Amino acid sequence: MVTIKDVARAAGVSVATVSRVYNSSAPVRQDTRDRVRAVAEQLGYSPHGAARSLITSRTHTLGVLLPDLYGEFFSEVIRGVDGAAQRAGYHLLVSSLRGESHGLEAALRSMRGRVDGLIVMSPDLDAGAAGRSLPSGFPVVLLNGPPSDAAYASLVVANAEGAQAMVAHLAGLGHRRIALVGGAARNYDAEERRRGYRQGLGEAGLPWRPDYEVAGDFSEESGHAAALRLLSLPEPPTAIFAANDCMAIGALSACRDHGRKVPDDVAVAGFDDIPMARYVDPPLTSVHVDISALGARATERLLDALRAPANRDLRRETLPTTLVVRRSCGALTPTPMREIP
Amino acid sequence: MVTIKDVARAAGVSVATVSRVYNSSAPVRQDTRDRVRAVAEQLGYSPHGAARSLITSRTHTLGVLLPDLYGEFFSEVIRGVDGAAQRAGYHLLVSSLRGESHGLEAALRSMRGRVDGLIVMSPDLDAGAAGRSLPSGFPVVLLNGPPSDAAYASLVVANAEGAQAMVAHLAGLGHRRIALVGGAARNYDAEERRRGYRQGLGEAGLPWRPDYEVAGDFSEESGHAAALRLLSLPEPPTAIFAANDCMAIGALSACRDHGRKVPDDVAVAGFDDIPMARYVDPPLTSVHVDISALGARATERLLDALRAPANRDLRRETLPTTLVVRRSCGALTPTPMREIP
DNA sequence: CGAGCGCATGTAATCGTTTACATCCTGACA
DNA sequence: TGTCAGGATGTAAACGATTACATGCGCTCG
Repeated sequence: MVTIKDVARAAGVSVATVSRVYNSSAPVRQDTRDRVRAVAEQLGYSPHGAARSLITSRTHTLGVLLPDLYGEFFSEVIRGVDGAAQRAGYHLLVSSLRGESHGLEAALRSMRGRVDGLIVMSPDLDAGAAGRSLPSGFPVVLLNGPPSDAAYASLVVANAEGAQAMVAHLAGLGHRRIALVGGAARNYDAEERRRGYRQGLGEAGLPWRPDYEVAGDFSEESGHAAALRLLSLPEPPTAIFAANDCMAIGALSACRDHGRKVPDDVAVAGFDDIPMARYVDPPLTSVHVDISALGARATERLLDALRAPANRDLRRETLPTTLVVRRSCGALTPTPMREIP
Repeated sequence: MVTIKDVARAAGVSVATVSRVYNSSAPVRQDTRDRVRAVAEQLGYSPHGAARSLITSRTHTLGVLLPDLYGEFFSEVIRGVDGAAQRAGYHLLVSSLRGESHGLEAALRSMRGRVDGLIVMSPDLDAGAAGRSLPSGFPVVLLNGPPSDAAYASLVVANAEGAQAMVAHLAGLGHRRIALVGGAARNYDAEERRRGYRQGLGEAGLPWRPDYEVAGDFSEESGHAAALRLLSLPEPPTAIFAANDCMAIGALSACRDHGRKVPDDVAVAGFDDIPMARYVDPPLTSVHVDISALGARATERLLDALRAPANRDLRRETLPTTLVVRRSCGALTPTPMREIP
């Protein structure tokens, strides 16, 4: 491996000069600069990241900790983060937790000295304790986490507001029996969406019924099963609102299996508006969340914190959601028109 | 930041002893070992990665270079890689190329000294030149790349064989007018799948027709547009085979828009078998590729190369694909409950 | 013409580890 | 009792960069 010394020797200068050429940290005469560059090029030199970060204590790397790497949601988050990081010349150290509870602490530890800051997505409600394993004052941005006492910058999507808007929309279409397929247990997003659902019912003057709130775990299978249970009730709902799109898609196939037409017999709606949502049949009404923007915004806040460690911005920022109405809720009917009052 | 020195001082030992406790590189008496561990724990010490890798010249990090981070395909690859890497105690430095052609070289350079090895996914046909920017003998595993003269370990999926099997299946169902929606231009996977398609036609004794081969770019939009074009032909195909699932899903919605029933009027099939494939309506017949296994296998080969740099295994390995028949091709008629998962 | 300034460059300390080598100590054995 | 083996520990030199400080040189200006 060719080092800065090799380049210095070959170019007939000192290592300091080579370093200065690469960092523009001090003026270097044009001709020496050219000579160094040429020699470096020819030798195939590029500075050694570890050595660099040892002395500068900057790694130019951001850590990204995700609960899992499954599905479009996470690939979108990473995409957003990667874009913003790349623009700023930062690398990404990605890791998933895969359910290990002590994993968060272990992962945080093993990243020490490897990253300048962290983006942590921990929707798990009791993950707050994890913060202790990183030095206080370490730049961190929390994604979709519960409001914690710990003083971290955090970013959440407007879960409750989105869910509430969806219920209002369904109620506005005349639905009076609106059911919820809930998200994973002990998941902050899931709880907030449920809260929004209940609040929406209240504002529409609809009663909350325990049998209309069934549990899911964000997977298609669970959405399928939950919808089947709802449709088999003595008084089945006329609208099914799933806490994410995967479950909504599961619900759609459950409706088919159960012989119910969507949206004629029953309306279905989801949450997240993943790219696939518009391609299922019927296209899925959902609450749009700009996931990659979420990742990008988190990255920007982290980079801000790195640039100006002094004035730390620890606010909790909420990303708005928007209602996307497609055919699955019956608001827009296909060519054979069928009005809903 | 607490360093090894602080721990050594607080525990009343030398830095060497602390280091030995952490690396088990030499025997340390049980009681000193315990004392060091306790002190370290209490001080919140964990070894500094950069310093460590500077002296050992091992980073315990793998670089993953992907053309883009969009869609389920890439999230699955990363998931597979992450799983295998985590099991071996390795970190992941992920980066996308986002289309910059010189990006590959730049990315490779900027990863020097930060990773022990690389997994590079470069389906671009003329990316072969990139190899020059990394020191020869550097451990690399190529994913889904064209067979290159460069001596790299590589991994591909059985694109041509899968496509051929799909065409054979469709022909076996009686289809004689089978069209292809091709993948992105200058993409190796796309070319191989096209080759398999043509070969399949030949073996089934069907003529190759230029108007039945329309270009796409792997996106839903392009699949939608391509299918519309096919359906508007004077003699439209009875089966549409898209070079990936996203385009197939686009084709499904195009068929709906065009008033053609799938699979009664036209059969549709895809490639990749992404998780969503079984949830669209009708469920999509596809060529199954175990994408996360692809990532995991690539990682294992890379780790092998790291463990035994001497006997380098530079073979080109092909991952088999399997045909997954669902309703969209008409092989399984209505009875909706009876799908192949 | 000499003082002094500032540009270009070199020298060497430093970052936090690992590890070869040196040292010390304890106990077994002749 | 002296020797020696070998386990436990310490000392200090790397690793490859950055950077404060020192140095040398050509100018300008009083």
